[in-house]
Amino acid sequence: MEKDHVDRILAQWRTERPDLDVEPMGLLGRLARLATYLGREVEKTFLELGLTSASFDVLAALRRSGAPYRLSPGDLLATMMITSGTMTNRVDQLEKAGLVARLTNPEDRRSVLIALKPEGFDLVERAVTAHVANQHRLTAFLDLDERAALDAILRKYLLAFE
Amino acid sequence: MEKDHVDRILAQWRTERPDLDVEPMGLLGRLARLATYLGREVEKTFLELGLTSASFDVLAALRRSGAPYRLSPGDLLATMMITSGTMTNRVDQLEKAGLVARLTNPEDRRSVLIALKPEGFDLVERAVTAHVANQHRLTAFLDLDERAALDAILRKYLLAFE
DNA sequence: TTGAAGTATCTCGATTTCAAGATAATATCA
DNA sequence: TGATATTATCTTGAAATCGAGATACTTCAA
Repeated sequence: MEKDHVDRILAQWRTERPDLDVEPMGLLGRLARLATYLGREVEKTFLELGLTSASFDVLAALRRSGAPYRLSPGDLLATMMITSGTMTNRVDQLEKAGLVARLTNPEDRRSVLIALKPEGFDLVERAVTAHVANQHRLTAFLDLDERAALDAILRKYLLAFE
Repeated sequence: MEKDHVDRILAQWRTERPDLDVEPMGLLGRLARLATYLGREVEKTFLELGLTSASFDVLAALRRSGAPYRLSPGDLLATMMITSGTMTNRVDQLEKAGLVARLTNPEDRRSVLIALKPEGFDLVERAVTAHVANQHRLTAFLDLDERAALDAILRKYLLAFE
């Protein structure tokens, strides 16, 4: 088995701290590093369209919610692992860019509806097409059976947290 | 198979954009979410010791490098996925906290040696012990064979990027 | 009806990170 | 030797995020 960056870290710990069983550090370290690499690759695709992963996430949540492409900040928050202050900032940016609009919610005036504007719709249509193509490229490093096995294990693991 | 958060996203896309094959989004979405959850759990352990993952990473790299526990910023950078400006900031914080010291490198005056002080050594000893125990807890959500399979696939996947 | 509790969003200040470029020292080689 | 390229670190300004708390509206119950 070819040694990777994480193997070298584990070997150092085993020399310096032989009292510790550092096995789990291998799995968790690889997961973290891989997520970072993949995240950067994903980001590149959005950058070409003038978006970021953060802004895409918001536009995508609106788009896939279906017509009339309107959700409250709270609805949007529920699908993302960010705070309400971060969502306010993201919507501010998208509003400034003319991609979404804040509408008053007639049914609850504490609330607000974030509406995808036609410009935002068109952009996210192109972005998601490019993004999915990029995701195909990024998962092609694994064979079909490896992807299936990985996905099944990740699903189980994720269930421990959600 | 129990439905998770990512399944709901995929179902929405399949309705709204049936032209797209969104399979890879499941795997990549789960990986990203899981990495975020795990990262937050890891962070908690460090917080109890007055550290962050960021500061621990630097102290840990120095500790596991072995005596005399000195590395240049460049050496440290090589093991972490951050920029040089970020490293300068991290070392500044650790220096201010009295955990490391910047020494001039007699062999190359462009360079600097970051030295682990006794206070930093003691702290990182306690931190890595707690961190590894926490990592055992966090990997125990999977069975032994699942951990082995996951680690093997992650290793292969990571090799595509390093 | 009214006061208290709950909910939805936004504000504020601090922190972390990055990209680009500045600074200073060393290496290369004509 | 001297000019140029390379290397190592730091500086700067901008951006994203967070936690805590403020604000405004709604719900509930007496």
